[in-house]
Amino acid sequence: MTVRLRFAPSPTGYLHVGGARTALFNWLYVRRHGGAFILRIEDTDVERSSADMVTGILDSLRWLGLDWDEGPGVGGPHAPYFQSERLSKYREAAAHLVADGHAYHCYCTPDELKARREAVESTGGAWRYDRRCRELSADEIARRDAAGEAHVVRFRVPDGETSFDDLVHGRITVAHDVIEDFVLVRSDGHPTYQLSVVIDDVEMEMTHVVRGDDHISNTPKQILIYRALGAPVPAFAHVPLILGPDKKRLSKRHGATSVGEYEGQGYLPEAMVNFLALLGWSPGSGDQEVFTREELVARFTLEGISGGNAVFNPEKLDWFNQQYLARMSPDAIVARLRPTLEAAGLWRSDLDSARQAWMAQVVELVRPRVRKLTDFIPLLRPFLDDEVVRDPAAEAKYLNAAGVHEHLQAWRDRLASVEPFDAATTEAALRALADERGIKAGPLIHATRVAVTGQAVSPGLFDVVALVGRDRVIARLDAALHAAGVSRS
RNA sequence: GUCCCCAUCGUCCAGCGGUCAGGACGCGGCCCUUUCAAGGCCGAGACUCGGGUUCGAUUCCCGAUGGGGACGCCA
Repeated sequence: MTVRLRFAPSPTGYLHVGGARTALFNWLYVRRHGGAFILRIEDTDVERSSADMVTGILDSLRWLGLDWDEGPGVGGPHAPYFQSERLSKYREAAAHLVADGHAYHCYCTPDELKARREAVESTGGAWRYDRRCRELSADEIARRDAAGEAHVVRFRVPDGETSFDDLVHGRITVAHDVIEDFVLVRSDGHPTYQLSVVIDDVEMEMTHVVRGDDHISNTPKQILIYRALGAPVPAFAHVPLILGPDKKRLSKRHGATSVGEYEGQGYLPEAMVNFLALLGWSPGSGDQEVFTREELVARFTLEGISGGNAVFNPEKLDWFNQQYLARMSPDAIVARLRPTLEAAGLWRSDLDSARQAWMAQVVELVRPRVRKLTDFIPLLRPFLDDEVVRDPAAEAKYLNAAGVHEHLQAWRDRLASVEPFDAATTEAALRALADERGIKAGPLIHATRVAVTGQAVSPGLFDVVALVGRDRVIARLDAALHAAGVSRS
């Protein structure tokens, strides 16, 4: 039997890292076993759902490379894949459950329920629906329906207990007396999550349900529905939640939580996938941490998911991103960088054509100093912009240090004739000049760095000088000397 | 409050009765060095507690404690 798993987000917000990891685990399992990955949009809550959020979630999933075999955009044998377009199925199923005695109409209003709940809780008791409408006579039901009284449909929870073998937690048993007669259909006719999720998972022939830990307590309720329907129960795997540094459920106040934000900050999707895969999951033995997508697919097992919640560690994400950047070809990095450079106004049309080789060298040079794509911007600026803006503090400390101007002027003149103008030769020239003048090379190097890059820190100076090129280096030295009030010799 | 889940370095994991308790991120030091990174080497750092079971428990069982989740006409 081929496995069928699904990711079923509710479009009430962007795809957050927790959802992304759940989707990833589903996807990895499907790709590992050659099954089908279904994407279903759970938008039965009309109030909170929006089409924009659907688009955003789909974009994030695509960015991560988690492609689906059935669902929005690709269709499939069980279309539609939006719950809002499947309402009649739920209504029909609910009617059957009522007819079979597995569910019943409840006429209690929200206000009445609230009052009764508060009364019970004020005495310290635990409230569960008091089943007031559970045994209404057929006559009374007919009368109240005829009178047009609003009602919900509640599931008739039987006595006993329900157990299931969770693929990450093992056997979980829940006594039915802690489960209330939950609502299947709201008074406006819309199904609740409990109903729609089961109906769709049955109809879409899901073999496994891999979802967040927060659904563990829903599972017995849903199994009860499967049984009432006479439908086969899928295997369940509940993956632990992702927490913030304070061990609280990851949320906005912990910083970036949506996949889109990470994309915008310059993270690579492959790094995000690798990081998320290893957050709460382990391939078992071995010290390997960096895995290609194919390796993850080949090694993924649900049993490898740990039972406890995991704290999100942004530093490690950074490290993964750096690892991927280090393994990529400079040309590939330039391609990924293009939108970022364009946004910063630093893209030049010849960077991937006439100056491709040069650009590759520049990227190679700054790469070890970068963790995210956006980190490239300040480092690349001295190479891509003709003018540099000097950092005042760096200027004061190195460029205007005592006695530096005179040496810098001589160095500028020496550079004009150095041949070839490469890192090794310019370095030899600077050191020779320093020797001749009886000074240390350091101050001259630092002053040159500030003049050429505007910054106190940069990659190896002579590599920078060689790649910025003779004309621009000399122009920047002149500009720096001029700004310092040194007249041209 | 009730029910459920979880428990190894600060964090993420390995361990599945006998290990010097291993790796990674982060942190500290050294090397390299013109700065900053990167890289190499070294280091600090954990089995929550109490009972059992056993020749022997980090590992199995029970309890406590701690953390998390769920208790909606949200999903």
